[in-house]
Amino acid sequence: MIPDRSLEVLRAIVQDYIASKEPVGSKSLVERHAFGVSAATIRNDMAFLEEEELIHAPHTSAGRVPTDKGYRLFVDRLSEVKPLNSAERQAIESFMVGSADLDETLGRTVRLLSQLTNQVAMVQYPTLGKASVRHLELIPAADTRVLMVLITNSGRIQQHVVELGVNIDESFISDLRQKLNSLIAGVSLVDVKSKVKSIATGMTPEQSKITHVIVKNLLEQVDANRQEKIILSGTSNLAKREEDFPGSISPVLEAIEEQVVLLKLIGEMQTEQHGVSLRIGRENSFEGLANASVVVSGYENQGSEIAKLGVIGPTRMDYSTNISAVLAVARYLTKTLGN
Amino acid sequence: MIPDRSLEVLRAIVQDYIASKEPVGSKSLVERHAFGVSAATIRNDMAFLEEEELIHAPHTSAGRVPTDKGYRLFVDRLSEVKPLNSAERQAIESFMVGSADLDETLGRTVRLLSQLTNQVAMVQYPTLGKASVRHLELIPAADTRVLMVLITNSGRIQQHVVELGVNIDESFISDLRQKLNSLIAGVSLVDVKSKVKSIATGMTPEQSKITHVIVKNLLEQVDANRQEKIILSGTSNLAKREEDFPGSISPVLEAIEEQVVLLKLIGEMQTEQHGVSLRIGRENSFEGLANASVVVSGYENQGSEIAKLGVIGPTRMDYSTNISAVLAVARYLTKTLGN
DNA sequence: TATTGGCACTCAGAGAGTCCGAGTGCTAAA
DNA sequence: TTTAGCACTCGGACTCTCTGAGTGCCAATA
Repeated sequence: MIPDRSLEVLRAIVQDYIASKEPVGSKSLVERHAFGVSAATIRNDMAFLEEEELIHAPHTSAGRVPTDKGYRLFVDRLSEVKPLNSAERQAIESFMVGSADLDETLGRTVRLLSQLTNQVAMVQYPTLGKASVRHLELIPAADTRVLMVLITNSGRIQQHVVELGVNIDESFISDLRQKLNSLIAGVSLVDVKSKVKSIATGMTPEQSKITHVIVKNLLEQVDANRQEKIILSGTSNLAKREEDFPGSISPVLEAIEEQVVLLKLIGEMQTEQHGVSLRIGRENSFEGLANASVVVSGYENQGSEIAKLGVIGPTRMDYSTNISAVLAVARYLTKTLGN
Repeated sequence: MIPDRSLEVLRAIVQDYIASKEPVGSKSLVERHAFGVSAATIRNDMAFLEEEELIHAPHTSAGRVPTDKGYRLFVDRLSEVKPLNSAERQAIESFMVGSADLDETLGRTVRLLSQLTNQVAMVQYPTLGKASVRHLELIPAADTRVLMVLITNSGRIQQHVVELGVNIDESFISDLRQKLNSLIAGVSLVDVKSKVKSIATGMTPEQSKITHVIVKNLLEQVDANRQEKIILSGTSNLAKREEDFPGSISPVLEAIEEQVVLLKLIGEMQTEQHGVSLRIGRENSFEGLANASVVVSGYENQGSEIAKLGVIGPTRMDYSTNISAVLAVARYLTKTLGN
């Protein structure tokens, strides 16, 4: 267990470091915070925190800097979400009024978020990734063809003619239809692939071949649903904080330039406490983001989360402010979409 | 008039500087190029070039660096367009095969261009300005609705359901379709509005009302075409060339992040010689691009330019290579769109 | 007249040396 | 457990020097 005062010291270190961008030492710490104890005592606490790998000294005679783990502890247990000030609230309000279509709304949102946080902001377009299969229909259409109709719970209907190459055995198609439906009805589109994986076991080679053709087409239909997309704003904020990225900002730019990377990143992040999801430094699975933190929250329509938005910045960011900004913007977007 | 040898010296300076990123001095110049004269003579020439503000010495005892004006003279009179090597040609070919729709094609194009040049690449979406109407279709869809399909010569297809509010008179719709087509087929989108202005003259009030609804929707569709848009790729290449931007890359990032800025920039650039348009350093009207150069070329469909593409990089870029890459990609894109 | 070798001069940048002070860990006393 | 005291460390700032690439100018040369 970590003693209370040590936690306070950690909090103070994180706060001072974020504010000053300088490693913070025991002396300046007692000067700026009323701990009621001497610098030597703080030093003991700091030694302890260092042992716990919550802080780290860049070199022997320097102050301390929080580690990723230290930041993590800080956001999880030490920081309260800072409510937005009135200027910020007003900025949000005035930004969002009069948005017409989805494109425009999301475009405004992402700009708003980047201006509010001075970080790189991202907004994911609502996707069908969250949609699930309502029904799959297979209708024999000609001698060797079936019409496949895929209905999702978002109401989208896709149809596609599948060429089987062999004459249709109607009863088998009917069986297959039932089998497929029992497997994937209600299943999220993303999970369809894994569900139908071993459907062909126990079939004759002939049947197995037909099944594979149909499944292949089904997966193509599902994938067509997955046109995910993320828009960005405030990339130049990265360059302004260049000193916060040891080495270069180039890897970060590379990472965020790749939609695939961002989508994977966002996809991995599930909402945790406070309604946001947070990845700090090396918690990100991408090497290029080793010095970056990502704050993400979901936004909703009709009561269920349809996509996410968030910011990317240096690990040394003001987590309280950014978290509350992301939350607030997500809420406002939800509200706007409701109208 | 500038003597021939001085021009040769300028060319050598530009080439060496691009290659080495170091200010180039008289001695290294005579070593690397066979001028047949001594360093002292070259120094005289350099003094002359400096007087003409074509080169510039960062400080007293340093070599020389080309000025914007120097680069300009270089590209206008001294550089020949370097043909692509076979690897590059092949990259283009393999990149472009199998593009399906416009989005995908342009997306691939912009990536290709950034990879080819190692610069930031941009591709402008075909805009209304240059596009014209190829065909307009009106299809009765339900009792009171028609489906409107607008096809432009840039290959873009838009469809939209129009609610008429009254039951459809199919023969009237058919007449209207013909009338509209004869009015606007081949007409530039910008001119559509004026063309259809008085279409309703001589109609019954009922017909006139329907016509107005349809025309209103048509104009909306036309306007939707006007969403000028530019896509970017390779932003991280900027960070890799950071040392080429005195100060910070931040202003450049800011500039290219703004669609408005880019659109204005591209709009100002009219194709000059070699089929490309070039802005070097402060020739750009945006302060943030003072250390950047822009290479732009138009691409065509049906024989007329429909939009532009290009790259942005440091003024110290390899102009020959970039110009030829931009030209080649523009040509390939034109070709691809032709199919 | 254009070119050249010679020469004195300049100056940014690299390297070496010094110093300072913020910060540390340890110890012994309170 | 806390504190004062103390010796120690070492990055960064600062100064100084040196080097060499590069310059401009001039007088001699082709």
